[in-house]
Amino acid sequence: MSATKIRNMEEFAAISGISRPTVSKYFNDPNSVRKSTRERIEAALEQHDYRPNIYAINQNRRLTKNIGIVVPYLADPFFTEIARRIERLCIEASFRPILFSSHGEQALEIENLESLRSIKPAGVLLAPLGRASDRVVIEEFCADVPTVLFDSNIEKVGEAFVGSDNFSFVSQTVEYLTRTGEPPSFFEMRTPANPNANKRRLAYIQMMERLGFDPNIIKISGEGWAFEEIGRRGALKILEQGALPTNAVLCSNDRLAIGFLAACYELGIKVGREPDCTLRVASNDDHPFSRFTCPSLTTAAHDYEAVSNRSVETLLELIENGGRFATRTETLFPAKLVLRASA
Amino acid sequence: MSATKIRNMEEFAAISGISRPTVSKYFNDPNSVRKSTRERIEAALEQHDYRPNIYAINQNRRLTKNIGIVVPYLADPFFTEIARRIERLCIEASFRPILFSSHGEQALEIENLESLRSIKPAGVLLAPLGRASDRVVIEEFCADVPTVLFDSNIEKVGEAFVGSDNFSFVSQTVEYLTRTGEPPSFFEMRTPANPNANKRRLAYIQMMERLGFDPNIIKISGEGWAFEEIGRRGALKILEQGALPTNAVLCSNDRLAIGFLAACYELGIKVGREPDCTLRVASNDDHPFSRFTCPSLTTAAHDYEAVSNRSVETLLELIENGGRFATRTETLFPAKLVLRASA
DNA sequence: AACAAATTTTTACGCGCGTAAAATTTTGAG
DNA sequence: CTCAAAATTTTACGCGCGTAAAAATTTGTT
Repeated sequence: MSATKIRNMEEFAAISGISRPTVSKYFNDPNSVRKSTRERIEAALEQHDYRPNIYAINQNRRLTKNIGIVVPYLADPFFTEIARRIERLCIEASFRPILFSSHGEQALEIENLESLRSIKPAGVLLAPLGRASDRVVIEEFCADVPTVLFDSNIEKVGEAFVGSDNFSFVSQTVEYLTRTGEPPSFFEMRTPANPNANKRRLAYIQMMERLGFDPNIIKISGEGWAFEEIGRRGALKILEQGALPTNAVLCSNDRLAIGFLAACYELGIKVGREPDCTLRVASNDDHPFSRFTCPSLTTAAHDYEAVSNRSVETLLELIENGGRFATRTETLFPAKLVLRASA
Repeated sequence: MSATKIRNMEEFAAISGISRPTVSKYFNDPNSVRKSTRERIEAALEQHDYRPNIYAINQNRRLTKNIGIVVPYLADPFFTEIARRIERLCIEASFRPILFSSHGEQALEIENLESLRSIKPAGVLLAPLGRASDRVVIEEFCADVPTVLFDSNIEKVGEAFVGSDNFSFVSQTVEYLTRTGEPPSFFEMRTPANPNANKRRLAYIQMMERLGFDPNIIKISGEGWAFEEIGRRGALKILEQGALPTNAVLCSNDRLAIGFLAACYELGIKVGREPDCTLRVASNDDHPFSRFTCPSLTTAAHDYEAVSNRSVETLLELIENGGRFATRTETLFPAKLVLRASA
């Protein structure tokens, strides 16, 4: 590329020998101009690498090419992984993804939505905080901005929801534990941050009853998003007072399970399916780190690919469709059981 | 707030009874207008909640209020943690942070820098990929955009660097291991992604020689950013063939150590300082998860707060200073040794 | 009360591009 | 070569706000 620096589209149009409106048309859709014109523009582009001013572009457009992505807690590698996939898919669809994390705080979630409003995005993929969310704020946001919820549902809010089927998670882990040993207790936070936790508890109860066992739920205390530490402390307490009524435990999610396993290790309790083990621990999510726990964690895996693909597909469809769907759809993907050493 | 929707600053100015240029001045700096005027504007603001169009604002401004944050790999909770802190500090300084992850790929790092260019940020905090970075591209970027490097240094690039003092990390872990037992081997990737790894190796060699021991470096193969899996496979290989020459191991970073500990567990090797343990493992970083490994990981901790604070401080100073410093400074913060169960 | 300083208002222009409408050129079919 | 269709160019205006300069007003001081 040459050293000549182009200030605006006017100059670039002059250099490439094409009128500015046609150049403008090219940048909005290269296929909307004649092939010979396109080639001339692209030749000039290689010489001078000009890019239209993004602020000027968006000022006069109803909908920008921005897609907002909001996750509740980016320090959770589950969300990092989903966000990574979603970002890539947006870029491939020639949109500009912008990532926000609410860091577990209601105030930040609200702030993120306000920031998004001012960016005038074509659409938003929102994984809400859950219990900590301000429902009214989110409703108002969704009324103004085409939004697809993912991971964590809020009933009737947003144009669609894409997530995982919690019943599929729990039914598989409960069934597996029961079939290969004894029925598990269910280990969870007393006041879960996320609605998925509630669905998992209900699924556990339903599965246990279906199999003819009494449900046994262990609720531990703790607030916030430091699930590992909450799980560890909760497990230490339960295990130290010998309050565990079963020899198998199903944790509501992998991050709690990571803490649970740490507690077992500290107390010298051997976890796994080997003969010398006294406890089996399974969980749900297939968190990126669950491969490296000690022992490695048996868990029901999210279909990361399906969830992220469908989320983006749905949003693009929504954008195509002018921002509204006739009916709100909820898409749930089943889990895949991943057998490792812990159960 | 009332239902009347304001389209632009003109309308809002009319409603609040103030001229548009004065309103504009208010939004750029509320303290630049008379108190009575400020109060009238803020009263109107509560009634009608108007926000200036962000694209129109930035079109005519030399420097926007945007701050770009680029990290090499957001799935690494170390970077998530740093990013979270930096974001917060930027918001407190009334800037708009925008987070990008290069996901370990050179192409994405370049793309991120291009995106940042088009956003015309006031400044950028960049943690480069390291070995995988295109030095020329980053140099050119830094020449155009006021940039502070953090975490991973590139010599002479950017207006300043803020990071951790690798020698401080390794000297403390080596000294501790040696003092309380035997000198460690050093466990690292053959071709590390990050220049910090090289500094840590050199520090290890230097410390060992200073203490009068022969350095012993174990280099394992593997590419990419899946450090845990690379560490696990490497450790399995070494341990299975009994090629470990010492009873203490210092891992270059915590993510490798997480894999190393997983391998030890799989092989039934007891790690720690208890009498029945045959191996001690320490590491560097204090990764957010190193608290939950089995056994919990003894490690040299980054001063997360100091690094993020100083990074933002330095960038704000740079912005104040018009985007250039007379001399390029490099600030390194020492590590704090965190003793846990693994060594 | 008078006056200089500080602040606000008025007026006016420009940023870089989207986009509509009319005029012109190019393309492709016959 | 002719002509209609398609694509492009010309022309012109607007988006929402920053900002400069000059005029008018308010403020604080003596």
